Amino acid sequence: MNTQNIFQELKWRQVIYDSTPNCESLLKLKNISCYNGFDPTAPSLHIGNLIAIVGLIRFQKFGHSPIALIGGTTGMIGDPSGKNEERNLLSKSDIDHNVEAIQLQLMNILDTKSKNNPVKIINNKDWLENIQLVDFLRDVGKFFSVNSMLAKDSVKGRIDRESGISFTEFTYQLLQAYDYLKLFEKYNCQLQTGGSDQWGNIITGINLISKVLGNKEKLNQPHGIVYPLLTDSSGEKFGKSTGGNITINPAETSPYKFYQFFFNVSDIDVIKYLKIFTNKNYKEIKILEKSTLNEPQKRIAQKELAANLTTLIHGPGGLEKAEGITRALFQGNLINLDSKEILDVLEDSNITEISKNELEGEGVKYSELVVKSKMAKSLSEVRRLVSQGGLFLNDTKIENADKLVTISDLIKGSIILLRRGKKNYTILRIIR
RNA sequence: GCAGGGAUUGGGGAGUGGUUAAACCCAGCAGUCUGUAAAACUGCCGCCCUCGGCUUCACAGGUUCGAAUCCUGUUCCCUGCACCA
Repeated sequence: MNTQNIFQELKWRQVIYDSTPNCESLLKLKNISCYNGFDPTAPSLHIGNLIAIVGLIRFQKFGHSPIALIGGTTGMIGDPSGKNEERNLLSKSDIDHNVEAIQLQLMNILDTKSKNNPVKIINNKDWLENIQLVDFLRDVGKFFSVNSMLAKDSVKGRIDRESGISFTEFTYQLLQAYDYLKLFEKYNCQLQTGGSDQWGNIITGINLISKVLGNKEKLNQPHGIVYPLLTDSSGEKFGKSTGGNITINPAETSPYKFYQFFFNVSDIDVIKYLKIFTNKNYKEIKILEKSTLNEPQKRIAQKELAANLTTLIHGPGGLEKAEGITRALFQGNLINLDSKEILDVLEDSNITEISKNELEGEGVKYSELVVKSKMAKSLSEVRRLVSQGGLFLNDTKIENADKLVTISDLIKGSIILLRRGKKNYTILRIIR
């Protein structure tokens, strides 16, 4: 399959949930500028944002000029889309902090240096921050009919509920529409992308542009494309993993964990994700599809997916680490490595430090070490796990939670390996 | 402001004086099977020194041999009505 234009490309990858009429003909005919917004509601982007990020990269690849818009100011208000409760406002300083962090992340992932069409990273604070209320109401508010604002799903759903919607959030759609207008004016931005919950906001923006600037000729009209909301085969929202969201911040979600998340994607989902997130072409994906069908236990498709995305987010170095840890944990005899190698390989996993004299003499109860390392919340939990055969010390199953751990249990004199279940490891490192 | 209803273990939601650490569902965790998959099945799912003990049912007091369950006060939430606009 040969994709001529970005629209075709997105289509066969099945990431177009909806798009405005004639969007394709526009994208076929010329290179445009397009944007996708990112909310600074958390200190890190997470893999729910991946589809949008990869989207920007694809547009760039096809010669378009993408803009990543950080909602520094809209984040102060809160988008009611997709929420059924009023949100708590984040403090200004939190938002500032988030904006900075997200900006940095985007800069690392996206190509902002390309000569022809670098990705621009912009903050809507630039035009929203100092806006005058009365001016805004006169210049922008006049174009909005409350009637149609009320009809928006995001608003209607909330009005029907008892909790209602605050004026603040109700106003949100004006701001996002205004963003599109500004970007349209400043950068001739003709396409907004987003999750499917953004459809209403995008259309509102398009309408505002046409009202403010009048009808332009076809080639200059604004458009929108929305991506599907991703769910896995069991209907769960994509990206929710046991133990919290998978973020792209290595301090929160280590490259190893990130890699493992994709490594563990089920056979049913993996091909879909490869299409959505990677650059693999039709042929390559066909091959992987066959492999998943015929020799699923090899997990070739999962490995490709994990490797691809880990590299995108954490770079080749991150991938190397992730693969190293994976090898050590799942194929190797970890305890045969020397402690230095183990630490090296497990650099990113959980490490708890304990002092050597705790182990001297009689030693410490295993159960206490487990709690200390946060592998279990309480001693009760440790006992429970032990009775179910789910806890290990240096890869040996523990039968008695109160077993004493002493210096003789140290691997090569310096570390202890704790394991819970099949996949969770923690290292205890001895400090003086 | 008036009247009524409600706050239970992560979420949902039983429970109206004792046999209730509290039904049931979801989520979660571990195990078996396997392929670090899916499904299925088993066990667990307040804390502890676990055939036992301790602390929990918004908060603070009280009644009682005994309370999540009854009374009083407080806080918060909801639903009507009114007031304001």
